[in-house]
Amino acid sequence: MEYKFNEIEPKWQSVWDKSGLFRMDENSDKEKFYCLVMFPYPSGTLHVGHGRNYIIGDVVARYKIMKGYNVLSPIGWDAFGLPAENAAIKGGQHPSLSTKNNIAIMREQLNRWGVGYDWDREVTSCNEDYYKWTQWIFLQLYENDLAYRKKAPVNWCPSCATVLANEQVVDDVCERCDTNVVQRDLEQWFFRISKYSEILLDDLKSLDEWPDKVKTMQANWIGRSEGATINFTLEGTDKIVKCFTTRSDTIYGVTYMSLAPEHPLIKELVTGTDYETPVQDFIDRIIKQSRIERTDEGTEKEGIFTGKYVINPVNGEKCPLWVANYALMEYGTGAVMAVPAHDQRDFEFAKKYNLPIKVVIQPQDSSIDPEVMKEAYVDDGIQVNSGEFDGLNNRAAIPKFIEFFKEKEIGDGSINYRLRDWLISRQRYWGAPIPMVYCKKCGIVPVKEDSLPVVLPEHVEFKPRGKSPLAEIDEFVNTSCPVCGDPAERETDTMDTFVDSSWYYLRYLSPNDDKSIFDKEIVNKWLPVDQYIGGIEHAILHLLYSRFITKVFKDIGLIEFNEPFKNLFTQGMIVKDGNKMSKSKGNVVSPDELIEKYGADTQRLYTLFISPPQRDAEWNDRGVIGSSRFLKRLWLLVVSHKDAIKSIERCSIDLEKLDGASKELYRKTNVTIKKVTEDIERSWHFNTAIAAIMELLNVAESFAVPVSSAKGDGCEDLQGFNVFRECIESMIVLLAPLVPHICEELWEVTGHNPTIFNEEWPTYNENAIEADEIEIPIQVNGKVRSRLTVPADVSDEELKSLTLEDIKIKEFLSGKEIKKFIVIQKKLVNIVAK
RNA sequence: GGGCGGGUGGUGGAAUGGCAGACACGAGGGACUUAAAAUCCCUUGAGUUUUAAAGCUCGUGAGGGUUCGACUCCCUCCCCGCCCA
Repeated sequence: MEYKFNEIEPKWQSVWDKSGLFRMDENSDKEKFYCLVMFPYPSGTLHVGHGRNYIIGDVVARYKIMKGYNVLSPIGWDAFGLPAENAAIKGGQHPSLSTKNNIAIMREQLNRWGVGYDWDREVTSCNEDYYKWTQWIFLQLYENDLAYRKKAPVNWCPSCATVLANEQVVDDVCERCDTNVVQRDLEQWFFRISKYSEILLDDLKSLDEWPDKVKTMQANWIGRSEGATINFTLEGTDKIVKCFTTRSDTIYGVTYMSLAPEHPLIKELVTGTDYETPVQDFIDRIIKQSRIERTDEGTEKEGIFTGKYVINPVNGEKCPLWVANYALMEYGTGAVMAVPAHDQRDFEFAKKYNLPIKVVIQPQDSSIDPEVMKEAYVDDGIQVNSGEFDGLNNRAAIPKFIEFFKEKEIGDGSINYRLRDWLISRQRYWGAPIPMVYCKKCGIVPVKEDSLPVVLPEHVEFKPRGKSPLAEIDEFVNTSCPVCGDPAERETDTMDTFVDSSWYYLRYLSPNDDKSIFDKEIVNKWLPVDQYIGGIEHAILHLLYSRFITKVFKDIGLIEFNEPFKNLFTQGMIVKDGNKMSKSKGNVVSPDELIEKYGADTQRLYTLFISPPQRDAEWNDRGVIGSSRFLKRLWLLVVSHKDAIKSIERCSIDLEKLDGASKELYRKTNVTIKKVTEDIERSWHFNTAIAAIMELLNVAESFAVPVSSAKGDGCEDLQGFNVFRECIESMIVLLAPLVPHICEELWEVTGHNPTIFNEEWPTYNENAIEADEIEIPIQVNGKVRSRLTVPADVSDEELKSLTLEDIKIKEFLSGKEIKKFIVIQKKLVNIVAK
């Protein structure tokens, strides 16, 4: 009987499909387990690198099914997005058509991998019945003052005449035409995620099963900093310039102030003065530079004087007001109190423009002099030139300064977040239209809930003209005002696809509900997701946006939980020749040929064996051979004993009656069950679990199976055969989540009823795990000099005397004095001698 | 520049204070075969002593430290990757 994977695999795929193995049972009283993989963008064909995500997800789902859980493992498509639209612009198919085709291809690929899902719950974000609810979410946010419109700079490609998303801008140039991207101001829609900064940060603490790395990345992205907002008065006026600082302790060291070039105050200050033209020229030039260029430490600090001064509120000193390239509007208030003595960027700036440097913090055991300083002193020290604060440690002084600002009413403690509001407008076609209407009489008006969805029109001109393609379609744009009924115009921007993906995991619970976004009761029962699996590239945006939407839903009473994903697993990338697999690099490995040549199970096994799944790993085509050989050997061993396995009488195994080889096989079987279970539970270490099963197969193959005599009444042989059978059965069951097709087939071939996924996960016999005799390495001064084979339960004293009797050890110890005798139970002996 | 990973044979990796290199790939040798493929068996970190059996020395990016004992813990430094600036 040959291992015909190309017959076995489709057979079982169809069995699972028909029997509904992955169909979640809403009425089951088993404990629930929600296993979720990040839904894919339907880009066309999947390569083996993508496979890792789905294979891991499938193994987790199958393992949990065997562990007795009621498992939900759904799939869907993040189907709106730029690549499909870009393809259409180049003259390809309409996005809806190419997306549909790609989904069909990918669905088939997932199937061929043997990856199982509850397909009845499939969601597709570009379908009307899905984006209707994406639009509904927009309306909820709008009603709760969490969606608003304002002018904001966007990336603009002058050559393509279009707006680009950040991810389309690579190193400041357009990824399509390599033209330098510029910033343009447009009216845009935002979600007020900044309102949730604090809770998004705080609740990270509750996510103990998330990788620390991801939590750190999110915390850095939110970027909380504690400090103070201080009011500087514009000289000769009562106008106040607020500035945020984390270094209140340096307030006496301020020698100038710099404003971000975008700061709204500047125009007012310079208009009509001699400074107007040069300042405007400077701003025009700087604004063209990218963020990276402006803030890189290597970049030359540049600025220009505005001709105005501000008054330092603590000492009344007059400080010149500058515009500087390194001041950013997004940070704090866009105004920076500059302390050249204690901030490196301010220091460089002051040196360049000959601005004064004033030291207000001195190191403990030395002294710094502004005349000879080569760089800013940024470390801690003792306050000097700081009025009543002199002599204090600067760290200790910070809260005292803030107290002082409050008393004098010149400032207050404040917290600044780096997290900006979420810009969700896209001047693009292939996304969910923003459901808003502009009425001359009523202003900006939301579309009524019962008239959702605002349908994305089918026929458009894709060529970009600087506006959303929707703006060109009169039938779309022209509508009537939902309030007064007068003619009005629709919003023509569509939503960022991160909005689509921020809630899909909720829709899986009631994908066909046309009355509400989801069934509250079921969602509250099934969420949070027990295991979320995906790439580290989504560590910040997708996960943060999903957390935000979850918190909004909680606040508006839609759901009862705080966080969407209880446990997160981020798998590493599979690379080829040191690079990420991509069509442009030409290093893509297709699963199709591999499946044809070796079968899906071989590819699954290799993908899981290649490295611990959270780590990046190098794909090696030759390496697949090893997995293929293993499965063939397993097949051969099982099939060649199938009749005996089916027919020979079963008896319970009595540890006492086992002889050397069968006892060892029994021990190894139990050790393997323990090891595999622990490795899987230990954040999915499939690679070592597989290695353990390979070891077991090696032992099982060399076990002389007592088949013939077992048929008789020789009790010991019967025991031996039962040990062998238990070993085989355990291997098949342990491997089932990893390589499901071959295991189902072998399970059936050996006389069991399908499906193997009805079997319980094996348990091990604790008594069988320990060997009778163990080998103990004996070290002298940390070097192994001999080995002793001793009973496992040997006492320290016995071991000590056995060691001292050992000939080799005696030799090494001759003429030396034993200083110390260390016995580590069941592990090793070390003698320290001189 | 900051944060987080990581650095172990020819390769992927194993070992989280106790025999470094499990398991697998590759390579070399052998068996089977007219031959090839497939399969099976043996060898495989480097150096070195010995006719051999069997040993010895070195070895986990570099250097230092803690410890009876360090891939593992601590300090300093170098290199690679990712994210942020």
